[in-house]
Amino acid sequence: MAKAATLPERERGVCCPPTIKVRPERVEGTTEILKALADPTRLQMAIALRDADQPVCVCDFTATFDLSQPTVSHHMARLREAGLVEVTKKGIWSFYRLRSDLPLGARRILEALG
Amino acid sequence: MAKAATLPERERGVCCPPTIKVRPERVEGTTEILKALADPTRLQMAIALRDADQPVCVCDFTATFDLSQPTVSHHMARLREAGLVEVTKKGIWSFYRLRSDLPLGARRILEALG
DNA sequence: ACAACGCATTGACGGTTGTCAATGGGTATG
DNA sequence: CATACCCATTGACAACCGTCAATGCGTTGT
Repeated sequence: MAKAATLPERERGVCCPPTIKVRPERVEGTTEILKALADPTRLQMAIALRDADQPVCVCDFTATFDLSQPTVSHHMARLREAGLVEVTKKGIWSFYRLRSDLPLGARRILEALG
Repeated sequence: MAKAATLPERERGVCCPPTIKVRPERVEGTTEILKALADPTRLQMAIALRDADQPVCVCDFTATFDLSQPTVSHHMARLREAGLVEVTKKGIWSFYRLRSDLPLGARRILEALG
């Protein structure tokens, strides 16, 4: 991550396209994860799930954030569609936790947060 | 990041709001960074800048991505407004690089990508 | 002076997003 | 059965986002 202090010498009309080393499919996947986390509510939900030692039920999030229940449910659905969390129903409650088979890339991003 | 396999026992009408340990201001800042990175083009731009050993000029990105020049300029502006990159003008060219005084949180997220 | 280049800004457009009210379905309790 | 609770889905709406065409401005070369 070191940067040269000097600026490159350039010639008019000649550009130097940087090499994109990330595979396109990976770009798309990473973007989806970032979009799922790029919301204050979902970010806090994801961090809470990451740090929780037990699955968290939806009513807890509804009690935590000043949002309507459908909105909380909507955010959980987005985290689920992004492949970040999984849900287990027990009685009336829905318990969420981070997916156990979380890809390494997703795990690294989650651990970089907070 | 370990999860208990068993689900908590719950009682109707009683919720257990998880403790949010992240400071609200930090949530907002992190969200802004994630929103800035949650686009395929900007993600690749940021990774390219992170891995570049020299500042990259805008025309290089314009040549790399199949997007109009205003769109590329717009994306660079968003990365700049998020505090991720800084620009130095030299002659006709604008060279971008990661901000030298990047906060630790932003740096950790960037290094978790790709 | 004039033309060419690099880049930012503006305006406009369709698509996406965050939010809520209303509704419905499933599960436990009286 | 009836009620209360938990949760997901739908529909609607304003706000935001990604993109391009057009324009403007500063710099360089002829």
